[in-house]
Amino acid sequence: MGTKGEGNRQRIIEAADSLFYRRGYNQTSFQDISDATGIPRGNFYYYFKTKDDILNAVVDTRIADLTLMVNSCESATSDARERLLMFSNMLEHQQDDVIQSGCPIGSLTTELAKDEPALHEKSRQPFVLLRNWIKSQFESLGLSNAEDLAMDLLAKLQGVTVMACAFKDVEYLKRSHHEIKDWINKKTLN
Amino acid sequence: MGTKGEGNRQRIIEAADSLFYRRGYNQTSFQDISDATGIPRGNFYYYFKTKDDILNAVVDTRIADLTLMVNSCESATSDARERLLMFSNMLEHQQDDVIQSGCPIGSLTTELAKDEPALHEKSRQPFVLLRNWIKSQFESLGLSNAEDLAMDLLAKLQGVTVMACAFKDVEYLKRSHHEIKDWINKKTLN
DNA sequence: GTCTATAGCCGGATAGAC
DNA sequence: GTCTATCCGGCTATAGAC
Repeated sequence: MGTKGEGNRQRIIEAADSLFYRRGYNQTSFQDISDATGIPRGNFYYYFKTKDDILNAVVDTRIADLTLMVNSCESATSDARERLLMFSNMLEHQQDDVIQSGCPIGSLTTELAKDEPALHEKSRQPFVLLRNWIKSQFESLGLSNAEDLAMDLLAKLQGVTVMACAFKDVEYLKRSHHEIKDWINKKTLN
Repeated sequence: MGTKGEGNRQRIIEAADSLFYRRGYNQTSFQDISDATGIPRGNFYYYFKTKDDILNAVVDTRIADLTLMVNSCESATSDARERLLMFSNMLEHQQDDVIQSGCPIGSLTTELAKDEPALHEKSRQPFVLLRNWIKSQFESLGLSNAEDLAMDLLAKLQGVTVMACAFKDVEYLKRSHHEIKDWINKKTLN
């Protein structure tokens, strides 16, 4: 229950979050996290039972961050169309990281699809959150096929991310993000 | 130059191809390939200098297979629209593998984007082949933005693959493939 | 060409001093 | 709570017998 321990726990999660994104889950070792934080390897087991537990904590904080992100869209405007455009704009700010490492959610889910089912299911949770939020935005605009549209939007974002990262093409990424916003407008206007 | 050795070399490549797809490159060990082929681990170094060399050979055979695939589309019809639809149909036949392990090209490229640049560049080559072939199909139909359309088609395919694998949803995958064929028709008719 | 044995390193996880 | 030392196993790669 000490405050000191919780601070270290948070630092481990933040370093693991970044490394899982930039290097992948399986390619990140305890030594890597130790180097990034200055916390000795053996100490990790005071905060987490296994490496899988670190992944669970990382995904939980990603979900918390995404919740803050969509809540800030909710606070900004009552127009669901503007919320979706605002959400897309937020993603555009991560374009340099996307070119280098892909989508944090998509690449982790793709990696862990080849691993144990429990890890894969955990990695899918951020997608579930986003699908439900986007769905509720389309619903509030009176669109009947809101869930299909939510999957379409996520698929568009994932598709351009995979190709932009594969070809290391930031201009393609920018152009495609504009087309996605055009698509949002087309689906939600009138 | 013996014929026996070349047979073993081919068996190693085929087993590695399947394992790199189902488990990932970094998660596939020489022991895994040995178990799958019955060829002892130490023997691999007679055929390949390093594990990276096996990856290079695997990607080369994937490129050869894709070349056969697009050539069979070229042979079947002189209508580029029909060729693109035929290509999409061929991808649909791999839907069960896609749900389990994603796209062989996309998931490998996403994984190796977080690895050494040389491996990532090699893994991108199948995408280059497909982009150029799709581009030439759109060009032969007189479309001026053929390269953009080729990237759009590949992005659509990658996007639905990532989401279908993430959610393990084969019905979504089928529906989305039909929508992609509708899009091809929309872009290429009249 | 084929196979065994093993080097040398690094991984996750543990024990126990402080 | 913090840190060191270490176990045990798996990894790529090599050496060398046959």
